[in-house]
Amino acid sequence: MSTPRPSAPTSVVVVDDHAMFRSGVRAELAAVGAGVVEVVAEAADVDEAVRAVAEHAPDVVLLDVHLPGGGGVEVMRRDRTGTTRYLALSVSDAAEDVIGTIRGGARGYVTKTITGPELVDAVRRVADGDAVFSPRLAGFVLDAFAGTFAVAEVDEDLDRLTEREREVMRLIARGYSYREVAGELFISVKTVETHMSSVLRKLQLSSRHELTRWATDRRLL
Amino acid sequence: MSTPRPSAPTSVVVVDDHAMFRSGVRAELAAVGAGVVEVVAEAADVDEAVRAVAEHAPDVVLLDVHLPGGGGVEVMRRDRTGTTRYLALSVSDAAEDVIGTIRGGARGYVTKTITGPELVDAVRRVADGDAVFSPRLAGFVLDAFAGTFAVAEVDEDLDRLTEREREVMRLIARGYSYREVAGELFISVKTVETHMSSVLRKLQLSSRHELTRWATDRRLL
DNA sequence: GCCACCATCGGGGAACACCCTGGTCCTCGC
DNA sequence: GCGAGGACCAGGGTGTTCCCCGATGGTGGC
Repeated sequence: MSTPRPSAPTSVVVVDDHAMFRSGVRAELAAVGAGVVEVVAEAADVDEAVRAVAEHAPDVVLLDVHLPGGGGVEVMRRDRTGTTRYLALSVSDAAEDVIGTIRGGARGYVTKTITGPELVDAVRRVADGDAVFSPRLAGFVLDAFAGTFAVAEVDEDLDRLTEREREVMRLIARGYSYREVAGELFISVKTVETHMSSVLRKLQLSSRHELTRWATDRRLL
Repeated sequence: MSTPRPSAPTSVVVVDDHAMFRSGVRAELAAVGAGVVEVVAEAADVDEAVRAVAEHAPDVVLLDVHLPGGGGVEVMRRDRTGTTRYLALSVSDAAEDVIGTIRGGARGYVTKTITGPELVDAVRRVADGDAVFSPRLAGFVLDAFAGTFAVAEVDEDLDRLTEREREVMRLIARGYSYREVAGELFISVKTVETHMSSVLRKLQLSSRHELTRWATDRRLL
């Protein structure tokens, strides 16, 4: 499943604002992951974390999501190593935390209910480039990625368009010219212009380019 | 890591257009996963698959990506069970296949180089709601989600643009008019036209609308 | 019957997008 | 030094976009 690493252990920086939790992680990784993972530094806030990452360029950072100084995302944003991988380690299983952290670049997200052996395994897998999630959280990420939601909130604006206006709007947003739309819908170019005029007015847009962006933002293509 | 399931085995539908491969999967799952996973049906194309899923409402569908009748994505699109989870099983490790399939709603994606025991484990984990990827593929999904990539593979086309052309291109793709680009870059509208002409020629596009789509496809915005 | 709304179509015009030709200035490599 | 190519600019042309004005016919409510 993953390549063995007999020689160099995986270097880890532990970032969390609770000292007690950091020692717990350190102790568990030492007990269970001896020779496999090695904690090279700890950090309690964003600035400390950024410095520690820059200094040690660790294989993996165990990153608390709710962190003083900007949150875990800020640490990833200021990472200039290009090689370090991030595994979020959080008490929160809220969808916005999970998704926000993944968007920020984390390669995995596990909750603090994780056991020592599982954590060692997760660190090793993240270091190998694998993605690791607590079972309950994987769904959030994939659902968000599949764009399964983000549908309900659109209709306030879109509702005000008539059927025909929506057809024209979709084609225009895809990059069709007025003439092409006219050919596609078997109507005259002038009619297309009229519909587009209504669409732009109703959506309070001023050009087809804005319409394109509006539509892509709403995943209507 | 995952909840034990002593009683009901995980029901599986195997979808692949190669009969030989289907029997291979069936044999492996029977040998290694006896009592844990159970193949309840097979299908060789999209229509068969949709019928099989509707009839058996399996826990997991092992889904070939390149499938006659619309591809694996089409099967998921026509799924009305709401409970079945999909694990893509493909020879392809191309980023567009992986990402397209995940966008379509699959909860995992493994290549056909997988071994029997690994497949049983993958099926079980997908049934538990976990996400399963071949190590090499996990990166694609997270990178795409984080918007980090679309850098490596683009350059064949993008490289041929000069620095200045790329600047102009980015602004145009965002919906700026020629005049606005000219103002932004402190050059004349005519120069913008010249650059855009080169951009469209080099990218083999014919209008700014196509350029917008080209750029959004590549996440250059 | 009338009014509101929709789909359809037209003329005309201002601004914009796109293409072509042709030009200057600069840098870089041979 | 000379050709190649990039950044810059211009004139002039064609088609597109977007707006203004107008019109007809259909549908549905009151």
